[in-house]
Amino acid sequence: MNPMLGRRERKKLEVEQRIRSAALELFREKGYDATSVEEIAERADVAKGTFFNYFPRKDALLSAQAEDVAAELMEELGPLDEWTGTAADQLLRLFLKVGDLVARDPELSKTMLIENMRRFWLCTEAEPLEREFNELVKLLVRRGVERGEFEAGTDVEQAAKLVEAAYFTTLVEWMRRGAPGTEYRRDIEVKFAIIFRGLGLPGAAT
Amino acid sequence: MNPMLGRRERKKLEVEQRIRSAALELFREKGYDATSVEEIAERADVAKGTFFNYFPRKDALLSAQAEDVAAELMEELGPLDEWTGTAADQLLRLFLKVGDLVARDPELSKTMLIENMRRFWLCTEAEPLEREFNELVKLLVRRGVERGEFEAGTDVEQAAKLVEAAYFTTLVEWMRRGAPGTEYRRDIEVKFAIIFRGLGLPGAAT
DNA sequence: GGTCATTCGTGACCACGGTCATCTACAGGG
DNA sequence: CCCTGTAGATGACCGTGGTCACGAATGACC
Repeated sequence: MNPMLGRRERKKLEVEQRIRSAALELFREKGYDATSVEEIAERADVAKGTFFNYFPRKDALLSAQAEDVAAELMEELGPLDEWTGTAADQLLRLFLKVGDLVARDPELSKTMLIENMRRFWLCTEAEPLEREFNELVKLLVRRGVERGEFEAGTDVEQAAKLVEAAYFTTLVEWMRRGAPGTEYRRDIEVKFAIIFRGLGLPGAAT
Repeated sequence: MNPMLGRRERKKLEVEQRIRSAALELFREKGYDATSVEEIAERADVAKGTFFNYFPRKDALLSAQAEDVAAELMEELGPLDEWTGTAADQLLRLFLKVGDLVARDPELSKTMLIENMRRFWLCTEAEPLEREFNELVKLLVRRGVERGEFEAGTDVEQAAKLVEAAYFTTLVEWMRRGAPGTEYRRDIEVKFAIIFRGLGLPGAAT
C-alpha cells in the first residue's frame, strides 16, 4: 500500500480490504444468500452500519469482485495488439479464458454473473463492465471484418451481441449444472462454428 | 366457475383470483419491487399470512402469470401441424409473437422474464416453462433439418440453444430500453439471418 | 495544545418477505 | 341440531437488508 497516505486513508483502505475478504470467505463457506451482512461485518470486526459506508448495497460486493476478476482477465490476456491468430480464434480464446477464470470459483462466479446481469437488465445502475466487454467483442468482430475473415457489410453491432449471447447462455448453462466435465468447450465451439459460418467464414460447420 | 364445487372450494378459487388480480394491478401501478405482500393482501382483503397459503413466495405470482401468458401464446399460435412456411419463418414468427405479448405489458413482462430466468439459473426450483419452450424451438429446428432447409448433421440441441440465446438477449435488451420503436424486429432478424446462414440456409446475409 | 470542521464508526431503528402456533368456521356424521 | 375433525385464515413474530441521527476520532489551522 502507498505509504504516502494519511493514517485515515490507510485505515480506510485496510477496513475495506477486511470487509471484502471476510465477505469472500463467507460467500465461499456458505454461499452468497446464506451470508448476512451482519456476519460479514462481525468477521471484519466492524459494525453493520460501517459495511454500508463502504458498499452501498450487499450486492455491491459482487460488482467489486467482478471488476477485480475482469482486471485479472485483461491482465492475463495481455495487450490487444499482440494477440495472434484469426479474429475467430481470438474470440474463442477470449471466452475460453473467461471460462477458466470462472472454473476457479464456480459457485461465486455464478452468483456474480447472474446478480450483475440482473441489475444490468433491470437498469438498477449503470454497469460499465458489460459495455466494456461488449466493446471488446465488437472490436474483435470488426477486426475480423476488416481483415476479410468475416463478410464485408456485416452488422458488427448485432454480430457481436450474438457472439456474446451465445457465450453467455452457454456459460450460465454450464454453471447451472455445477460446471462438471468440459462439455462446455464443445458447446461453445459448436455455437461459434455456426455463427462464424453465418458471418461468411468458409469451412466451419457442425 | 364450476358450480358443482363445495362452498369451500369455490371460495378458495375466488380468493386466489382476488389475490392475483390485486397483485397484478399493484405491479402495474408501482412495479414489482415497490409492491409489498402486505399491500397485495390488503387490497385482496385478506391477511398477509393468507397470501402465503396460496403462493409459497412473492415471486410465485410471477411464475403463475408467466404460465398464463405462455398458455395464451400457444393458444394464439394454434396447433403446430398447421404452421406454414419454412422452419426459419416459423421460428421468426414464434419469436415475433412473443414480442407482441411482451409489448402489451412491457414493465411486468420484464420483471417476469428476468426473475424467472434468475430462479432458473440459480436452480431455485424446477422451471418447466423453459424446458417446454426449449423443446418447441428444438422441434422447429429439427423440422428444418429434416426438410433440408438446414444442413444435415446440424447439432440440433446447440443450434436451438443458439436461437434461443439470440432471441432472449435481444428481447431483454429491447425491454431494457423501455421497448420503444420496433428496432427490436430488425435486431432479431439480423441475428437470425446470421444463424440461419450458418445453418446452411442459402441466401441470408447481413 | 486548543479549537473547529469534517469524516467515519455505530447500533438502534425501519420495512419487508416469510413462518407458525393458534383460532375459526365449515363439512360430515349422528 | 349438535358434535367433532380439519382445512384454512390470521397476525404476532423472526431474520434480513438497508437507513440514519448521533458521537467519537482525526486533520487543519492558529
